[in-house]
Amino acid sequence: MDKLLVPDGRTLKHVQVREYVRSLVTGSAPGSPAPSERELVHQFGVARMTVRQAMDALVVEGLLERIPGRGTFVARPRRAASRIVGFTEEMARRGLLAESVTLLARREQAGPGVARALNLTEGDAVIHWRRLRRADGQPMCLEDAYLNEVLLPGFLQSGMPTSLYDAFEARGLRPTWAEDSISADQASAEEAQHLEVETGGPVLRHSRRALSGEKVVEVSRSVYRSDRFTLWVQLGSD
Amino acid sequence: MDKLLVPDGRTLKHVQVREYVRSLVTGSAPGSPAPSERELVHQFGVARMTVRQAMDALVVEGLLERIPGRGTFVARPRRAASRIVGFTEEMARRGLLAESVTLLARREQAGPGVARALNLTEGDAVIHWRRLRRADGQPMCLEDAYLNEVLLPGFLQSGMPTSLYDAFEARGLRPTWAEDSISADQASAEEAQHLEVETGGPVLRHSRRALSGEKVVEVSRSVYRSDRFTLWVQLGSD
DNA sequence: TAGTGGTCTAGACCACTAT
DNA sequence: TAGTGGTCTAGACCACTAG
Repeated sequence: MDKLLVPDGRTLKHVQVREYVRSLVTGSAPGSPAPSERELVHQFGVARMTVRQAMDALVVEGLLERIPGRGTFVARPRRAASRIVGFTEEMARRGLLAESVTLLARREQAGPGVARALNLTEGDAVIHWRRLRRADGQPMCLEDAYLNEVLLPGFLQSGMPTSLYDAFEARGLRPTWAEDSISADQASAEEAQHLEVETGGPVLRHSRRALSGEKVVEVSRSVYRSDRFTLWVQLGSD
Repeated sequence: MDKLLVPDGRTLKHVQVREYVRSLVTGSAPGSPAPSERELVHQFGVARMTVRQAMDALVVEGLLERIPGRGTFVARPRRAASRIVGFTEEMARRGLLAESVTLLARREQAGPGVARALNLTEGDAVIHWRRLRRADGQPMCLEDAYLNEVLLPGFLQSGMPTSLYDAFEARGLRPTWAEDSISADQASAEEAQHLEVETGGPVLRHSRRALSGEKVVEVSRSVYRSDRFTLWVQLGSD
């Protein structure tokens, strides 16, 4: 819709009107009136259908709400399901500082499970990244991430970022879809050592397959200390 | 948009066109062409803007996709985040039969926590329903649900349903929004007895606050056997 | 009664795609 | 070159809301 079909300097009229109205109403309280359609027709000297096209977009976006016979008003913001975030942002939400210690970061050949999950062929190159993740200095989680090397060229060489999700963002690969599985279990001896808990103590296992559009960008398995971590999920939308 | 502003027998033209096109393309493979706009203009004898209004609705819905210069095509179905379902449907997804034994079902006065979660005042009447939930005959989960009695008049008297979510559905209270928290823990002695596991064994705790529009319809705490249950969540949308 | 959004017309020109 | 969707015009009548 927003693609430039008119590559000259001029801005589409319905876009002008749309952005003008958006600037007027952003920050306004829900229920505040937006300009009427005929008012905008006079202000911009355009046809009413053009104004309606502009307003339609804002209504679909959930910014405005039309009430026949009354007018157009700022809508109550829609609730939206949980955004897909990584450990760093998840901790930041809790007011905690995320830190990581890389335990392993190397190129591997994809095994059958990882290959299927990443939509690759067995033996293809994948990045395996294992980290102990801390929150405010305390061990929180042990994470094994498998990444498609083709999507992250030079990733291992260019120095690892703190936040994998920031790296996705920088490459235009922000996850838009995630399939998570969550279960309770007992810590293995190795997990217990890293997490500084008793072997056999309760842990939360969290697996994720994250996609950006059609591309699988992350397959990971994480194990969290159950005494420090509760997962929050919001589902649905208005 | 679909409200009847024309209460006489006639159907809005853009609705006629929209439903005609919908009937044509439902079942078609993604990428199949839809009729062109000018073709529909001739078929229905309407203005092009009317056809565009019809098609716009289907595009917003995600059923169609426009490609400038080429035409309008059936879109790849959008992925949608997890629907909000209860235990019965959650088990059905796994091919398991859900059964329940009611351990407690009574009217109570809301304590401070439940009152806040249900958007009520402390002391208001709530329904407290505790069930042992089985899947294919095996203990799976122990659930405490708190419900707003005002939204479910006669619920306790009229015989309890198998599925709470079916009861919501029947009253037009299908949950559209859920706030879940998930954690790992160890079974208490009482929980262990009901679930037939060792005291201190690993369990998954799942709390939910479910809303239908603005109304809080359910507040619940469930504890699952970790050896039989893994939670699946899909997040995001195309 | 005046104003609002909802529907609808009968055209027009544009940029883009495919042949 | 023919066809497609994208933009835009300058009106019209309708049902509904509010003063």
